[in-house]
Amino acid sequence: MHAETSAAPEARTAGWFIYMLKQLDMGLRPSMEQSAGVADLTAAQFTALSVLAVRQGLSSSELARRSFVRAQSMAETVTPLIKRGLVTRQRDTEDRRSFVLFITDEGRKMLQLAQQDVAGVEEQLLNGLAPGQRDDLASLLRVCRSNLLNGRF
Amino acid sequence: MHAETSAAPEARTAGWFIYMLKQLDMGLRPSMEQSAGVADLTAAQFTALSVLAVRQGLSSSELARRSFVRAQSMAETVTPLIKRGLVTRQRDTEDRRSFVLFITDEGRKMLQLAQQDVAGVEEQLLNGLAPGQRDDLASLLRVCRSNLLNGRF
DNA sequence: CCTATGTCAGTTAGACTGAAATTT
DNA sequence: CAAATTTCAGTCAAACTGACATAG
Repeated sequence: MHAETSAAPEARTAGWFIYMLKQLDMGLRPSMEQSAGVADLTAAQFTALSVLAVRQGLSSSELARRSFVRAQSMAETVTPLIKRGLVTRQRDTEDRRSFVLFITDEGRKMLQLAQQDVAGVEEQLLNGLAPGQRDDLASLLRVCRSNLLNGRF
Repeated sequence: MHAETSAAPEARTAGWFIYMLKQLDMGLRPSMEQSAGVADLTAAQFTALSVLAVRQGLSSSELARRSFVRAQSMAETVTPLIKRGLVTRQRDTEDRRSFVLFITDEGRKMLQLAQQDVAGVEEQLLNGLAPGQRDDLASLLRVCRSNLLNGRF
């Protein structure tokens, strides 16, 4: 790996990686909005629901921190999910300031609906990458995320 | 490379990569806004200026396509740059519908100011990654971008 | 005639800050 | 009393759609 690609595809100026990450995010946005829309979700709602499906019993504030947004922004995202019955909340028994969030069966159904659509988008994104390369990309991205988390929280 | 990481750090559900890219972009946003602000630029303006520094003589529409946004959105980003004299425009001699854009000396000065700041942010993002790993990440991200471009334009 | 560029106008999702009440 | 969670209210950057004139 990392052999000198003789084509010298593009100079990497200061901020190249950040620029590339933004560009990929922008390029994926329309597809993501459409996929989320299949379950009548916004992109942000879909993301929040995805996290709650894996990490049960988070508070809205914790969810916000993991998503790099303020607590107020996450509340705005989660509230419609609660009203639609896709997420329920219960007072935290140990810290009565906060509510813990759980995805409901209906929430899982809607999530699965959107995820089926997203799977195709992601496959297109990763087209041409072998399983090992996808693992590499995953671990590299994990390092980056970890670096950001360390800096901030 | 891509050895089985025995820790099994996190399951990769459908949409994992997309989710990760969004998360990184969100985590970088505050730093980017601050860095761009050093030169009194918005994040979007900084990005547009960065592209124009490398790819001279693009039209606003071309710039929009490369950035995965609509022409109207890019116009909104570029107009303040023209008014501030960081970018100039000339009628395209071959296609008199469009204007070609050029970064000015003042534009380069402002860009460099912001880029110095961004360099530190990117270094933090890539902290712990060896040069070869950065090259790997770069080429993997390039494949992803290429996949998105093929699908759309 | 159909398409592309640029411009004006209005809209939207999704962040943000600020302030207040409650609990730790 | 200082810090964290939630909620209400307002703001903002930055995307979007629609409509139009003009040029290819």
